[in-house]
Amino acid sequence: MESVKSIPPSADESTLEPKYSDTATRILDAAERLFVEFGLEATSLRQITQQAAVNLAAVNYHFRSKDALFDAVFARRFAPWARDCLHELDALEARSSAGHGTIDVESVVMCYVRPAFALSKDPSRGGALFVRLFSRVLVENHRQLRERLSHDWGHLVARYTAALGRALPRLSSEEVAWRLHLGFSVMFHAFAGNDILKLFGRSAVSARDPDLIVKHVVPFVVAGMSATADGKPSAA
Amino acid sequence: MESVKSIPPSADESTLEPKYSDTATRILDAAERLFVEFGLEATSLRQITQQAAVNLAAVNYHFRSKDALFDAVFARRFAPWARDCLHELDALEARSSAGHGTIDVESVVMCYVRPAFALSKDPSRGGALFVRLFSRVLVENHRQLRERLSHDWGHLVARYTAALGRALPRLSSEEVAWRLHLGFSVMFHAFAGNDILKLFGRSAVSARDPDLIVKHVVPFVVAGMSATADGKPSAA
DNA sequence: GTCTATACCGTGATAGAC
DNA sequence: GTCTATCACGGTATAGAC
Repeated sequence: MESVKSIPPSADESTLEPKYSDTATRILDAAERLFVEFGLEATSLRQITQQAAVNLAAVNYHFRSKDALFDAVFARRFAPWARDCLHELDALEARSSAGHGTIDVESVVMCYVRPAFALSKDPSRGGALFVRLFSRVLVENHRQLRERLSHDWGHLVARYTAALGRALPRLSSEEVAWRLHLGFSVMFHAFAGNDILKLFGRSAVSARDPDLIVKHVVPFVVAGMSATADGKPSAA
Repeated sequence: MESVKSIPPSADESTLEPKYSDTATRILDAAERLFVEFGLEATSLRQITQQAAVNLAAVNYHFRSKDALFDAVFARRFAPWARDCLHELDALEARSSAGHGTIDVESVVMCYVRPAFALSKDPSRGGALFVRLFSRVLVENHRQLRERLSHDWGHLVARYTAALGRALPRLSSEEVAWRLHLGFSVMFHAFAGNDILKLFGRSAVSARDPDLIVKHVVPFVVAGMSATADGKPSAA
């Protein structure tokens, strides 16, 4: 099994991120803390501006609206993480070309798990709380953010699709798409700490521990993605 | 593979559900339609009471608050569905006792898939929209609803846990708990139509089609739950 | 018990002075 | 760029009619 500890360094962010004024940065920092703790609707602009020690109207000046502020908070954390995913895929394809040209399912899975694990462990980039914020975006259906992700990072999904397709050459492209859809669904919600069973007060897992998540989610997803169509797991 | 079409009839609801006055029922119906279409925060009580043709204050009289109204809307649809799940588990254990006393993983999975599939196909009980509403509850962490689910339906999770434990006798109880956690995560979000890849505009699956969901999610989850700890799928 | 009218305070947004 | 004042709308509480 591949190690989870080899994390490629992320690109230098200072040269790529948009520059914010001091007040805008203070707003972003305060908003991130509060959004992550209380959620989008539950945090008011008055709370944010008070914590940031700026005027209420400054939010609507620097960002256009509360929704746009949320998008800015999100994009600031998402971009460097997505670049980590791209680097993983680059490295995987480089290894594949240098070797026999083959890709196995677990390697593709690790191209997502490694950056997600690293992010969960790094509070300076939002940590696990950012992943939870991400999952809120998924079920609420943020129009602006959807367009941004689609425009800026749509090719990232295409890269994962291509890699998984090479790892599962016997499956049709529709089946590969479903495996990717289902696999990412588990991994994403696992790292987000979304625990349905806990809603019933009966969860027996530590769903927020990144090490345990990796330990259990990787074999589950690899087996699920590698399954044959009749429901029986394929031979290794 | 088991058929998805054999759906046991649900219990007679009229004798078990709490009785609402006419105005309360009208509020519930209008609230359900609007919550499902626009979400919880985006629908105002003034919208609801206008559609229901009742006074604004009637909401606070019959239900205590907007949140409590949401809980009532939710509980009305959830209870009959959860009973279907219980009937599935009862039938599974009856079959097991009549046979060799063994349970296979797919049978446990189908005890969730069949009711979820039936619900997705039945608009009169909320349909797929209710499942999406359920997924909102998961990430938003509704306190009241959490307590209700824990109190009223905690034993349902215990039943699934016991069944899966019998299907996977070689795994530790911690491993069984993780398999259940991850498996339910995929199934739940699959039926809820939550599609992360679609956020990036690159989803190649029809994530809202119940027939396709069943077709692809069952082999995936069965293989994932049956995986060995080292990531290789086990032989059938 | 059931329903209604109305007032209260906090919210996001905006116009215009500085 | 920044701030004050103001707006319409949100959920909620209550007094009182029937």
